[in-house]
Parts: sequence; C-alpha cells; structure tokens
Amino acid sequence: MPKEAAKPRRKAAEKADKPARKPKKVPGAPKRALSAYMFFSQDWRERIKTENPDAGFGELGKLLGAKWKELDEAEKKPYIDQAARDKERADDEKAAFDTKQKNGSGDEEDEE
DNA sequence: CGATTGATTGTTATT
DNA sequence: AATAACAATCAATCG
Repeated sequence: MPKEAAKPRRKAAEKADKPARKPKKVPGAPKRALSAYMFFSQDWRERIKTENPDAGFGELGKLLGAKWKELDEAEKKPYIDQAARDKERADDEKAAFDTKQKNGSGDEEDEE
C-alpha cells in the first residue's frame, strides 16, 4: 500500500464568508497551466449538453466529474496530454516570469 | 528535505 | 462580471 500523504484536497464548497479567492498574489503571475479537466470539459461539454440539454450548471459539473472518473487512463490520456502540452506553455511563462524578476523591473512591453 | 497550501484553469446558467 | 460544484495541478513557500 502506497503511503498516503495527508492532503485533504477540499476547497470547493468552502464559501462560508470569504469574498471568493484572491485575484492574485504576486505581480506578473504567469498563471499556471490548465488541468486535464479543463480540456476534458471543452470536449465533453458538447456531449453533456447534447445528452443533457436540460442540464444546468450543477448537473453539468456533477455529471461531468462523474464521467471523468469513469474514463480510463487511456481515455483521460489525450486530455492529460493536452494538459501536459499546456503545462509546457505555462512553464515558459513561469520561466519568463522567473527570468524577468531576476533581471529586474526595467523595460516591459506593456505592463502598466 | 517534506508537506501543505494557495493560486489557477475551464464549463454552464443565473443574477 | 461574478459565483458556484466538479477535478487536477503543481509551483512556491514554510517548518
């Protein structure tokens, strides 16, 4: 049995009183990459809507997530692949962000 | 060095 | 424009 890391990833439905998550923390945030779910939704949202034209937001989310878990790794693979591809892109942004901050704030194209 | 957390991504319908 | 379940993620940061 693999060791489990105590990582109770639960953040959704945690809207007690917080004014939503913070807009951003660090200036020039290179934004992360999309997750496989993002690509999965882009492709599936059509089918979900096709098979569930009455499905609203709740149904979509729950139904989508349920399907996602149903898929096999091979099924998710293409989505993960896209996510991985985007990750490379995000990596570039991060690299640029890292380099830029290392360089110093001097000449920016259009950054305020 | 390890774990945790925080920030982020995209969908839709409603307001 | 913003929010809210759904899932991933993963990079930076703290101990």
